[in-house]
Parts: sequence; C-alpha cells; structure tokens
Amino acid sequence: MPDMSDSAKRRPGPNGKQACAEELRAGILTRAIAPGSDLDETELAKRHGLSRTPLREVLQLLSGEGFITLQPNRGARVSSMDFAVMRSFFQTAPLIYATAARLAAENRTIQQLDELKATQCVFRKAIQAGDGAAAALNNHRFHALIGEMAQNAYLMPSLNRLLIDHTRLGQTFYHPESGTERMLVLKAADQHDAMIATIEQRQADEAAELTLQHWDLSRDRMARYVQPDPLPLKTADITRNRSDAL
Amino acid sequence: MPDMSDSAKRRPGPNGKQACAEELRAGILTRAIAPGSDLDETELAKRHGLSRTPLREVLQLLSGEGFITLQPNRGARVSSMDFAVMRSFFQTAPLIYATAARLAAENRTIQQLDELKATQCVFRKAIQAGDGAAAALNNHRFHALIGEMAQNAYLMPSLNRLLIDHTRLGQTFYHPESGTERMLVLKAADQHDAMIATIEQRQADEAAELTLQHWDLSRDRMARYVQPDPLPLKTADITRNRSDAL
DNA sequence: CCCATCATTATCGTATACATTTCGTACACA
DNA sequence: TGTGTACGAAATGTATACGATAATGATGGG
Repeated sequence: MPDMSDSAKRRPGPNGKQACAEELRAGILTRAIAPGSDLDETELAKRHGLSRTPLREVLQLLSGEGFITLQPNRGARVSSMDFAVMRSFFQTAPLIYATAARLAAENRTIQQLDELKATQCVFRKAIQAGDGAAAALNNHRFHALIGEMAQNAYLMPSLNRLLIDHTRLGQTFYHPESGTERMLVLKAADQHDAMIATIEQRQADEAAELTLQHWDLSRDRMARYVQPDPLPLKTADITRNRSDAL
Repeated sequence: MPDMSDSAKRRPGPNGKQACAEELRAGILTRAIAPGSDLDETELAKRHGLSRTPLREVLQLLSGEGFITLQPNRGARVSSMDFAVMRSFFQTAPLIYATAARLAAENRTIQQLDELKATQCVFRKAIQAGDGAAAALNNHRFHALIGEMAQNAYLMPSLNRLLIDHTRLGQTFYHPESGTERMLVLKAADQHDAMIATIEQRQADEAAELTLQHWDLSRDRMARYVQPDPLPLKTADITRNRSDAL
C-alpha cells in the first residue's frame, strides 16, 4: 500500500510482540475492533512488522486473557457477549469487585497507590478533554490496578475478564452528547477519589461499600440504555407527531 | 534413544496437541511433574511427536490456564505456590467454591448432572482401588464440572485456578497409609453425593452450605500436615524410641 | 429458476532452518 | 583462592516454506 496509515508504519521494535498485544488490547477495549470481528493473522503480522509465528503467540496470549477466542482452523475473533453471558456478568461483577476492593485496602503498597492516583489523574484529564477512548482505557486501568493491589492470584483472572467486558459495555452505552451522561461520568470520577481515600487508609469495609455504589452507578447507566425511559405517551402528542415518535 | 518408555512411543495422532496438553495437565495435577519444574521444549516436542511450533502453542495454552508460567527467553516452568499465594488461596477458595455451587444448583442441565454422577462413580472406584492419582484427577474433574454447571464465564477462570492448586495441595498432603486419611477421603466422597443431591433438586443454599463443609474438611486435612498433631512428649518414650520418633 | 456438487483460492497449521539470548565453564588476573 | 571476563554450547525466539483445511464461486442437473 502506498499510503501507510498511522497505525501501519510502526517498526517492529525490540519487543514488538508486547507492543502488538497492547495495541490489540486497547483496540478491543475501546471497541475500535468490534466484538465478533475476525482477525486475519497475515494482515496483523504485516501491520506490526512481525512474522506469523510470533503473532500467533500474541493471539494465544490474548485468548488466555479473554480478549479473543480461537477456533481451530477458523482463526481468531474478538469475544462477544450473548444474553446468557450478559446475565452472568451482572450477576458476578458486584461480588468480585467488592472482594477485590476489600483485599486491595488490606494489601496495597505505597507504590501501587501512587500509580492508582496517577491513573485517576489521567482519567480526569481524558474526561475533560472529551476523549472517550482514553477515558475508558484509564478507567479500565484504574480498576485493574485495584485488582493488582488485592495481591490475589486467584481473583485476578475473573476480575480481568469482568473488566474487559465492563469496559466494552461502557463504551457501547456511552453517549457523550448527553449532559446527564457527562454528569454521571464526573460522579464516577468522584467515586474513584473516594475509593482511593479508603484504600489509602486501609478501610476495607468502606472500600467495598464504595465499590458497590460505583457498580450501581455504572449498572444503572447501562440499564438506562438497554431499557430506556419510556417516551411520553400523551395521546395528543403521539397522534400529532407520530412520524417523529417513530 | 533405543528403549522408548511407555509415554514416549505415542504417535502424533490427528490432534496431538490436545492429547499433549491433556497429558501435561494430568501430570501437573498429580505432581508427576513437580511444581517449579523446568519444561524443555525440544524434549517435550520429541516425546509427543510434535514440532516445536505447535508444542509452544500448547505451552501458551497451559500458561493461559494457569498450569505453567512462561518467562521470556527462559522457558516454561510449572507454577508453584509461595506462602503469599498460599494465603490468598485459603482466603479465596470458600467464596468462589460456594458461589459456583450455588449457581450450579440453579443452572445445571440433566446432561451435566449425569456427567457429574459418572465422575463421582469413577472417583469412588479410584478410592477403593487405592489409586491416588486417579482419585485426585476425578475429584478435580468433579469440581470442574460443578464449575461448568454454574454457566458463568466470569467465575470459571478463578475457579479453575483454585482447583489446579487445590488438587496439587491435596496430593502433597495425602498419606494413604494413614487410616484416618482414608476415612476422611470416604467422608469427602459422601459429601460429593450429598452435593449431587442438592444440585439435582436445585437447592442452591444447601449446595453452597455443603460445599463450605466440604471445603472445611479439605482445609483441616491440609492444615493437619502443615501443622501436624504434636508428637507424644512422654520423656520415657522419647528416650526409649528416639530413632523411631524421628 | 433454484439447489447441489465440485474446483479454486485463501487462510490456518506444521515443520524446519536460522538468529538471538542465556547459562555454564574455563581461564586469566588480582 | 576468589573474582571477573570471555568463550562456547544449548535453549529460546523468529522467519519462511510447505501441507491441510475450510470458505467461495462456478457449473451442471433437477
């Protein structure tokens, strides 16, 4: 191709595999690569300056992390949620999130806390800049860091899978043009600050409680778009503006 | 090598990768491959009649499942538990196990229930035959099936990681020569039957409660060998049978 | 006009050769 | 004798070529 796009002209680099994996993760989390998309090994290999062998290893890594699924002889595709999985998502998230927050408050280190604060700072800047993708990625990182603080190798895999789909769902239902939406996001950022405070002071119960409130906010925001507020049903309006209503 | 051992002369087969992965899983779960062991790609590839490329893919799969860890340029090694991880294991297991059992009672299908009963049957036979490895593998399978019944993609990764280490810990602390041990294992099998009954009748609370009792039994058995019962301290006995006591 | 079967093609899976990194060992020097 | 360095062997990481499999389109029959 004569005109290489921005993402194409990156040179392999010393650790191209890691960079490739990170770029795919970001693309999937921001839905730049849509759920259900097929990933072509050859094309991805060319775009990242890798051979197919290491690229396939990247794909297997992402498969293990839950970002994609590999079907024998049928390539890789981005994981997507059906309704049954969605149900288990809403069922499981509060339990895992609250547990992780509790453990994070108990086990966090100073270095981890600093990293969390830094991520929160970048998160706020992304919100102010109106950069939805950056906001989503930094929100993801914020919660992943809380998972790391929990220092629990058995909880992390489930938490990370929840976070992947939570981030993608959030992108799906995020409408920045809505003033209400922007306010809710700011409220979420405030909750982040409160969570940081409780984790810093090792208040496990409070951290878990705040996390549940944070979850409720996010869940309500998603539910609003799955099941939106009913349209006004005054008969006069409907008969007058039927075409607009539909 | 002129004399190929039993495990070496297996032909690649149509799906040699899957067979290789399953064999490695079983070896790790039964501690036939010790925790911390280094895995040599070249040797494993030869032994399973695979090339290095697909064998590396098997290793990455097992890495994603938590059986082994891959270090760049330093090969694969079987995951091992340090004390910090052990702590999080005992901290997390009851929560995940009980949750999985509850969901299994709610969501199980008839086919899954039949498979669970069949596994339990094989488990009992392995106990009677004194085959510790087979018992461990079928006990593992029993609990993994309960995880599948839960139909929860977000809980499974954590559950499976817990089960890997639980199975390996059980093998560590299992002493079949002890009569007490044999009795406890039979009690565990009885608990399995009770769990099957509650899951069959969709009694979620009861299934969770039985699972916690099952966990307590296992935990006590492990704790007994981490901190064994004190030896008899009568001075006369010690002086007489010191060599036996040590 | 529609459906089934077969050939073609693109893509995935595997094998092998080569490059790079690491680890052990021997040797020189303090 | 202890330590540091350099070299060599072995293992890992990567690239490419080849074989196998599934998707696609064309063609013939119903």
